[in-house]
Amino acid sequence: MTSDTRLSANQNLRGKEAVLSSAISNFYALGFHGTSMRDIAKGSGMTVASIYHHFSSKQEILHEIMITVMSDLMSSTRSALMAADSSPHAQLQALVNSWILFHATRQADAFVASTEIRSLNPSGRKLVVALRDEQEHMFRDVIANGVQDGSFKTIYPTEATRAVLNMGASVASWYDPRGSLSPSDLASRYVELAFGTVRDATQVRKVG
Amino acid sequence: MTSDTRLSANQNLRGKEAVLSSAISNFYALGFHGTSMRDIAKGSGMTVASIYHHFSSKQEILHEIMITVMSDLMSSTRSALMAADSSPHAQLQALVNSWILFHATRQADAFVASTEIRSLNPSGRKLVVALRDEQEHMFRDVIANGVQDGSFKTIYPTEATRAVLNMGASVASWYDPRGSLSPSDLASRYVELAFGTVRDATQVRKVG
DNA sequence: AAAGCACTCGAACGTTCGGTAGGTAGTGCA
DNA sequence: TGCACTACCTACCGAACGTTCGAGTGCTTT
Repeated sequence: MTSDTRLSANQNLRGKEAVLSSAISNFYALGFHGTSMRDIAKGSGMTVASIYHHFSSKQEILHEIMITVMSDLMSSTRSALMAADSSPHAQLQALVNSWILFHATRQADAFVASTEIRSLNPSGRKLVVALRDEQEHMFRDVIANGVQDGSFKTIYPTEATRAVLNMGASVASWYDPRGSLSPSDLASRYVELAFGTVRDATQVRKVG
Repeated sequence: MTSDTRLSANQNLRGKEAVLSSAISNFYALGFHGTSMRDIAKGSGMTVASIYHHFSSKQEILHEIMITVMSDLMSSTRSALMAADSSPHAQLQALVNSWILFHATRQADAFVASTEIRSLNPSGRKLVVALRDEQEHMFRDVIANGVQDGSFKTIYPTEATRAVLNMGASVASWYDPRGSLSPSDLASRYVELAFGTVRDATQVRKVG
């Protein structure tokens, strides 16, 4: 531990990575507009002028963070999906599980990525929104398949998709890693909640 | 329509209400830190100095918005709950229905209230967080009652509560009132989704 | 040894920020 | 008529903002 423990940026990083790490911690706590270049500099152990050697603007820092995080999230969920067997049940389970793991273990990253889209300038926003839509499609397709083959009974697959995505995303804003629930425990609970929204009846024993 | 259609603040309001309306539109679009007093002034049809006749600081504007919106939300859900009959099923239905109606019809208000808690100073935040916790308790109690009397089957009532609250809150960020789904249609779909997360089995006909 | 490059810095730039001082116009009331 | 009060204004303040500049410093390549 260093003597000056400000925010939670990793003080041991150098150069670009130190800037990104500090920026994420600050954006997480104060938001993009609430964070100054001086804040980012302080957390990264360099001066403001030095940051401009690595990035051309504050916007570019945000842009790089957004693209990186959204891409990571996408490839996490995609590889979980490819590792799962082909039943809609197994696929939704894999998707939700990796979705929650990501949001519980990379809270700041995920929170910033979902919150600060509006702070991007139009061109950056277009790119990031496209990534987000692609991500949503991944979930929607699995749920649609499940409805088609009878695995899922929901008559509102669009809303169910959004509900699953959003309840999972919110994990990033309230999950406390010091609590008693590990990320993977939490993930398995959310898998059950997700099955509930698509009315997968696997665990329901009796009906009124 | 006025010639200068900037943002969506109601240009016909006067005084304090004009300020609040402009502030909400701006906070919704740009966030608290992304909005300047000059932005708020422009949308309210007065000068920056005049705003300070009604409010002592930018913080106070945010504070008043947060308290007002959270209180409205609380009293909406509370009166829906009191109008419902005493079964957990009917109570959860009433709660979720009013929750969604609020988030779909007062999107900017609800979005700002849920997003800008971190922009409040510590004393304001404490008050608002207390209101939010009280709101969460309302949902949690209904779900806990349902679990106890056997209406609901979930073994994760805490997570289910949070899921219901968060999936509903997210409505404020994506719902498009110009779309084909009316707020009350949307609300009834979310009622079904909510029952899914607590495993209320009313509509499930068959089990594997 | 020299040149090039990656990286960092202190000091400043012009602009915008939240907020203020002091004034004017209109209203209600003694 | 005169005073108090509300509502708003023009003009301005010091501080903080994102960004730039020119000058190092030290490692590689020639």
